[in-house]
Amino acid sequence: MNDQTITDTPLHAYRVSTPPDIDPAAHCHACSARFHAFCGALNDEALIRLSAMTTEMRFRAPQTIIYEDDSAEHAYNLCSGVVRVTKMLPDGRRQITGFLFPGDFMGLTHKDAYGYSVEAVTDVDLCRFPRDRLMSLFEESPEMERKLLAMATDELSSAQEQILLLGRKTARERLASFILKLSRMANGRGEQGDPVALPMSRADIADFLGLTIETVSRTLTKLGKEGLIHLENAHSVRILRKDKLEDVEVGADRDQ
Amino acid sequence: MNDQTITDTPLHAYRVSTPPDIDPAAHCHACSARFHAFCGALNDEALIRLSAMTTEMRFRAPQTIIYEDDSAEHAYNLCSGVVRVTKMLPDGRRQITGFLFPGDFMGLTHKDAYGYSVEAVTDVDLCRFPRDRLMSLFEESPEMERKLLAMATDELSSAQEQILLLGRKTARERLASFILKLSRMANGRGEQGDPVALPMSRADIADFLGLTIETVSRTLTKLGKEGLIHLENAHSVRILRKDKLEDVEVGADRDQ
DNA sequence: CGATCTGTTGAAGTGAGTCAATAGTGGTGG
DNA sequence: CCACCACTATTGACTCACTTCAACAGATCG
Repeated sequence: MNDQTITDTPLHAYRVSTPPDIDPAAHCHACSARFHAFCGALNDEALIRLSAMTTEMRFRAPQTIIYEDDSAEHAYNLCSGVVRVTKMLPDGRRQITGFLFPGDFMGLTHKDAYGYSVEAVTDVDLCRFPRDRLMSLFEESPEMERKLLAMATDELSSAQEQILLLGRKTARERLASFILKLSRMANGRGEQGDPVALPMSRADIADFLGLTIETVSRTLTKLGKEGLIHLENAHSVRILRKDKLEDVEVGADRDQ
Repeated sequence: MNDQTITDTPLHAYRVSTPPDIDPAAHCHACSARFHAFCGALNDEALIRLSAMTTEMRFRAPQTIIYEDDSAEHAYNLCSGVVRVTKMLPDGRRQITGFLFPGDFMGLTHKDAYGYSVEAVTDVDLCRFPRDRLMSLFEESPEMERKLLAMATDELSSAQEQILLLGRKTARERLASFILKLSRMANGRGEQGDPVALPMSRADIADFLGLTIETVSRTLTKLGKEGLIHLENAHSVRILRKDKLEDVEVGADRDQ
C-alpha cells in the first residue's frame, strides 16, 4: 500500500486571491466547508498555525485517499466532494461504514495504522495535516479538541444508527432510511434536500446497506411504483410521500 | 421514562476504609476500574473535584440505567459488572450496539437526549456525574478531554468493526468474531481470556449479532461439534482451536 | 456506432428466520 | 432433599427475504 496513484500536487482551486505569503489563512476564510469543519472552531492565531502545516490536495474519483492498514501519518479534512469509508474482508467482501461530506474529518485514530480505506466517490478537495503536528496544536487550542470530541460523538451516534439498520431493518426499511438520511444531511449542510442527490453507485449503496445491487435496484423500483419516491434518474430521487417514507424507515407501515 | 425502578442509594462497596470527609478521593484510588477509565487520567486535584460531584450507585440485573430519549442529564462510569447498550424500533425489534465493561464511559453526547438505553446485564457498580458539571471540569483538566476523545475514537473503531460484521459476515463468522472479541477484551482488562465468560443471555447475543436466539444456539453447537470450541456451560466457552476460529472470523475457512 | 459500464429485471437457490416441541437450569417451598 | 415452576437454551421442520445467476437495457464515450 502506498500513494503511487495519488495526485499529490497541492491545488488552490478554492483559495482566494490574497497571496498566501501575506495572509496564509486567507483561503481558509474562503473555504465553504469551514463552518462545519473542526478548523471553524479555531481562532485566527491557531488557524495560521494550522495553515502552515496544511497541504491542499485534490483526488479524482475513484482514487484512494487512505489505505486500510497503512501507517496513520496524516489526518484530512474534506473540503468539497464525497468520499466513502470502507472495510474489506480477506475474500473481497466489502462494507462501506460511511459516506463523508464537506467539513468531515478523516484519520482520527490513536493507533499506528488506519482501520479503514477512504476513496473518492466524486472528485474531492481536501486539506492534509501531519497527525503528530496536528495533535501538538491541541495544547494551545483546546477548543479544537472540544470540536473533534463533538464530531467523534456525532459519528458514534451515526454508527449506532447504522448498527441498528444493519442488525434489524429489512431491505425496504434500509433504503427508506438511506434516502431520508441523505436528504437530512443535505439540508444540514444547507443544500437541496428534496431531489436527493445520490452521487454514489448502486454497488456503493449496496455495500453501505449490507445488501446486493440487485436488491437495492428492485427495492428502489418498488418504492417508486408505490409512489413514495420518484427516480428522476439513477442518481437523483424525489421524495413524493415523506410521511409514508418515514413510516417505512422504522417499520411503522408493516401492519397497514 | 424515569428512575422509579432504580436503586438510587449511593453504595460504597469498593470504597476503602478512609472516611470520605478526610480524603474524598480515597475510594477512587482503590477503584479497580480506574486504570481503564477516564478518571485515571486525572491528577489528584481534579480527582477530588470530580469526586465531589460523583454519586456512586448500584443496579441489579436487569435494571435500566439509561432510558433512550430521556433528557441526558448524567454521564456514568462503569466500575464493575457488564451492561448492554440498546436501541429499539417502534415495533419492539431490538439491537444491542455494544456491551460495556469496567472502565467504560456512558452518556457521552452533546444532544439533549440519550440516543440509546443502557441496562444492567449483571449487577453493576457505577459512578454518576451531572453532565454539565463534568463538562466544566474540561476547562481545568484538558487531559480528561484528551482521554475521552481517545475512548470515543476507540469506540468508533469498534462500531465500524461491528458494522462490517452486521453488513457482511455470516452467522458462523459473527459467532467466531464474538467469542474472540470477548476473549481479547477480557485479556485487555487483565482477566482470564480463555474459558471465555458469556455473562449475557442468548437473546442478548442474538440482538448484538443481528441474529435470532435459535441461530446463535445452533451455530455455537455446530462450532462445538467441529471441535473449535467447547461449551462448558451456557455461559462459558473454552477455545479449543484458536487458529481455526480466527480463520472463521474473517471467512478464511470457506474454500478448504 | 460498437464497446464498456452501470443499472434493471427475471428465475431459481439458500442461509437464516419462524413456529413448535423438548430439554436443561435455577429458585422456592413443602 | 426433592418436587414443582418459570425461565433459558437446544433442536427440528418448514418458510421466506434476500442472494445468486443470468439476461437484458440504458447511458457514456471514443
